[in-house]
Amino acid sequence: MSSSRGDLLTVGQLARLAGLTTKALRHYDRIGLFRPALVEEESGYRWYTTEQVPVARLIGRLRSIDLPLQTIGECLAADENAIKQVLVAHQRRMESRQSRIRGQLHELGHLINDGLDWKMTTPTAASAPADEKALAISLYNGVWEYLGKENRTPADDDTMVHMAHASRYHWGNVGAPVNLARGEWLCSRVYAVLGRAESARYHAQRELDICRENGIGDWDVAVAYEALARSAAVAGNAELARGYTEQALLAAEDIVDPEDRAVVLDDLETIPGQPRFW
Amino acid sequence: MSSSRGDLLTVGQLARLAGLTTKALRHYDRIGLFRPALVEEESGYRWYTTEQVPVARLIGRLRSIDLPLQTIGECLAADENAIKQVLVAHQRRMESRQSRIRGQLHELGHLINDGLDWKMTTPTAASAPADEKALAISLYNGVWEYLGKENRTPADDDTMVHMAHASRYHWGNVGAPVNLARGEWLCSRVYAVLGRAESARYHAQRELDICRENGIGDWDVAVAYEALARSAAVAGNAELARGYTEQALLAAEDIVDPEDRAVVLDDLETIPGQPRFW
DNA sequence: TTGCTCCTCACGTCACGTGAGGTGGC
DNA sequence: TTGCTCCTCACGTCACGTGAGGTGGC
Repeated sequence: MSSSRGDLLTVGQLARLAGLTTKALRHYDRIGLFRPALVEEESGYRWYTTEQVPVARLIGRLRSIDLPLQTIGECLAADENAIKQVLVAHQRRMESRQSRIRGQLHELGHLINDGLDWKMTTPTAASAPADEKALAISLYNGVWEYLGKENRTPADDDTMVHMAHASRYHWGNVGAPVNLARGEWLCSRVYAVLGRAESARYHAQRELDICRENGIGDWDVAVAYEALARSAAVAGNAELARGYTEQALLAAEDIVDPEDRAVVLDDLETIPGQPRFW
Repeated sequence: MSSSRGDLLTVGQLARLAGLTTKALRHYDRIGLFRPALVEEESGYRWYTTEQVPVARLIGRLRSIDLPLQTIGECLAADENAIKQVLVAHQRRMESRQSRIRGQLHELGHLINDGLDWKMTTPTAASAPADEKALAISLYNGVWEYLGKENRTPADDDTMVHMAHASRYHWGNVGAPVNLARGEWLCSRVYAVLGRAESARYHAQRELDICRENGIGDWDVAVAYEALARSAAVAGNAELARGYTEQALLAAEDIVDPEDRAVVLDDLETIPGQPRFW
């Protein structure tokens, strides 16, 4: 009698149709994200309509890209445009996550190759550096930690910008030209991530200039073009971005160390918009 | 009187020196991962020796690559070789994670471009496909989900292999040559991830052959070389891998759609060992 | 009777972070 | 007295998964 209800579906049936688990569906009910059309008073059985199937599927699809349930709830009640904004914001989160994992895999590569020497000097951003060079390095790494952070507040963004400049500043006191170039590169990257195209372009160009003036080649020139391409992409100039990317690829061919080369090629793929959306 | 203890350090002091938080250090104490050298009976104050600083730093460094505390505990008590194994295993986990995020970002790109059409037919792996073509697609996507899974059991690995072949089989019934080629490619990728170089090579070659026989070019030829490169890398033949990678890069230049091209270049960078470790 | 689905708690996961509420020495 | 550090609970996080214990119809 309660086992069949016309064209209503039980949790299990909906779960199968939508590619979800019954546990998940009950959870969505509990938190009020997605409720059955009808709940049987006596038994507590949940009954869903067939029109609810696509909604359940949509939820599953959004979960498969790791969109939080909270956010999914907002999407279900929003219009096209608001949803797009949510998705773009989520994309940024996922890009941070990717950037973080990328860095971790590099670290892992080093650890596996070199073994973990018990007396590493690698300072974490929080620790007090012994001298100015260590400070510059520590700040440099600190910026990368911010870049890999998922929910940066505006204050975080500010800190990150200033930290990048601080690193470049201290390299200015104790570093070789190549360090200055990389400091500029870091600044450019930070501005690109924050969508400040003009500053990104400026520091990318500075990096390239420093390389030229000091006969620096190889890796640094390649990433200078990468930074230029990125800034162009951020500015919305796809054509220019494409051109710089080509130059970056060309320059990358001169990189001797295959590991370094891989880093650059890898990085080129993270330029937003350009390959994926235009 | 209890505020200073010769060269012993308080939690706060150690935290600063090691780049950790006091909360974390207390947590490590609680779970028995890393205990203070001395705990004051009356006040409960924790006191650490200076020799404990590098250990705390090591823990911080391993946490920064997301190694679980459980595993870190095992590392602290293990020798060089065992640690290396642990790190390599972790590397695999991180690569799965990376692969998963990569896929999610692609999905996101689609969702943002196309909007989320309310009546999507995209079936999740678990849902029942309507016809054999849908089945082949569903299996294909299912394999990618397995590839993005972090803790695959041996049974998972088996399922993944068979699923890849099943996808290829069903494409054999309902697909065009290009689908067969991609089915072969998927099989090759699965074998490569599982370290079965010879099978990976076999299916990569099959893919290339199918492309040649049917005048298929563009994307599929590029990824065929990518698969060959990957299988060579898995086999430990760095030189061969390098050669195939070059061919893949060359072939990638012919790919018209920049998005597709980006996918291939992106994928080339995930070939293990080759760029990062040799 | 066995199997299958459905139900509701309650607890676990992972690595801490966040207070609340209180102490002790400068 | 104010500030700073230290302490111990207890609870929250995120999206469910995992039982335990029980029901109801074929």
